[in-house]
Amino acid sequence: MRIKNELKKGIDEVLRKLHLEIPDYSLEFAPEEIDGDFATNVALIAGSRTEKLSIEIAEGISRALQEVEPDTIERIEVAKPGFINIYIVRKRWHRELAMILKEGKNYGKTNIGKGMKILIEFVSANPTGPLHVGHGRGASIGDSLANILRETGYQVVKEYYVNDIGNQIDLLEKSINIRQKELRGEEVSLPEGAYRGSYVKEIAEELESKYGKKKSFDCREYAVQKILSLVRKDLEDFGVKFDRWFFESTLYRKNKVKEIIDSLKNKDLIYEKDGAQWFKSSQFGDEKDRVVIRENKKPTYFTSDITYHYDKFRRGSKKVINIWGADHHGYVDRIRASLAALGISPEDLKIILYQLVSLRRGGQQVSMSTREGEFVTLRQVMEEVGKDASRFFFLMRGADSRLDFDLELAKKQSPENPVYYVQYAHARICSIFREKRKKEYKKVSLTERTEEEEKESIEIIKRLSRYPEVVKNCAQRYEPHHLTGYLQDLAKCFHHYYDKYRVLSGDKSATQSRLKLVEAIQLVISNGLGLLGISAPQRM
RNA sequence: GGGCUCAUAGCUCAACGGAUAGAGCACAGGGUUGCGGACCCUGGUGUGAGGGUUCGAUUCCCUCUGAGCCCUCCA
Repeated sequence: MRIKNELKKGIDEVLRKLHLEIPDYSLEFAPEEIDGDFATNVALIAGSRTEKLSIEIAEGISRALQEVEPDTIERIEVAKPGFINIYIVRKRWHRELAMILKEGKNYGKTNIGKGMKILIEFVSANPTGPLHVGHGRGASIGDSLANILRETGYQVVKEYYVNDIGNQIDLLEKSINIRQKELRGEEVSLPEGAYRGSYVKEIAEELESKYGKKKSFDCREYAVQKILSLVRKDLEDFGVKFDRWFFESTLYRKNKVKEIIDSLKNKDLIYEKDGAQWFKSSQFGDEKDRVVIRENKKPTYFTSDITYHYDKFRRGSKKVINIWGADHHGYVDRIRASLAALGISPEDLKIILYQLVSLRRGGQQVSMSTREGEFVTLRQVMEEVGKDASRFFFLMRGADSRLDFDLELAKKQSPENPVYYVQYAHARICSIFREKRKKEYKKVSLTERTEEEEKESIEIIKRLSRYPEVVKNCAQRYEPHHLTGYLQDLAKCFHHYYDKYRVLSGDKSATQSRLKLVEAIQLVISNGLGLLGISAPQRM
């Protein structure tokens, strides 16, 4: 990272000297087939903008760069179309390793966010039943992303939006009431769409035993609080803690919804049709106008949502991130439209849509609807495959690819699950240090560092030095899954190294440098897993 | 019918417009007088189809095919 910044500066200086202006060139770690350290396409871009050949420009830049950075650059080669491959002096990599160790837990932190306020809202499942697997995906992505954004210098608030009013709550109440009647021995039948889960019966039983036929309690309030406490517990056990639980009902209590409607009316963006009030969202890129006040005078869910999103920005967030299941995608345009109408730049709202998780149990598709009785909860998955494995699993793939979660398979694969592979690397390193403390470890003789080992060590240091950039990349692209891939790769390098070279050996200086290397690996794995909300165990 | 998303190895998935497209699983073989064998090594197949943009495309644009989802005065 530091080396890269240094090189970047060097290249910029060279470009100035050569009177070239190339703002958007790339400087990358060289691909593995090339044995250089860094590669840049700056000459290729320059070539496409002038008459000169890229190769010639590359030669020129190389010569100048070598003069500017003699202490860092070992040599430079120009390759085929015009790539410049840069080789770094070895000493510089060793210094990098020392700096990684010095930074310790802070290694990976950057300040690209500069304290910018970000509000990230996720899960936000209706309080009408327990969380299911799909929510687990949203929870994993949201929570890790929040960690990553904090690590890169943003000021992040994690929020859960609770839809504690509306038709689905009415339906919940009805479902409970029906179960209560059933408990009193009445003949009942569940209407279409009623909640059928066993928790409905449980709540009905609790209400019956506590209050009986007394009408003094508020069934809705009780049920929502009850279910919410279960949701909270599930999330807590999943390692997810929200900074704020925002209740939809408060928008009405504080009259905020009315304010928004009035504000839109003042802008002449509301009209009446078929007895309802419509918002002219099509003026702001939505495919058609939307109802905000129904014929029965009640606001729609959308109306609450406009108010809620406006409120998020009004509270000072410069950027708002929503994590939604992909089935809500039709909703994106209208929310953006409403923000635009209220004078907020729609680009400041980032909506991450994750494709739904389809569940299988032994080849059989399992229904995911909360309204059907039978569905697999997040808790069940956690109990079957563990918190760490589930989170890693959810974070391994990009949000926009579908996720097939076969419970049988997840269970069966659990020992080979990649998370164990990464955690095992960490535990192994811890074990080395435990062994070292014993002082009586078996000293093995044939173990001086060879040229080959030196080369492989530097390859590992290069990977370690990429870590802050990986985190940064995840933050800028809002994609935590790059980190899981990075950690798997790093763990692989470690296991390979461990297998080949004995760390604790008879050779003191060899032992010293190997210990430094594995300590740095341990540090990066631990920091990285931390951002994913996954534990880095000392023992397994 | 319209819209959103996706299509990469036998399977599940990676790859800021970059060089010879990578991992894991599965399959087959092999490996430790040693700090944890939950490990390591060796095997091979490829971007759904067709155009375009350019030094260069899995990535961007268009057409087609196929899959999932959404098209409520539900949330």
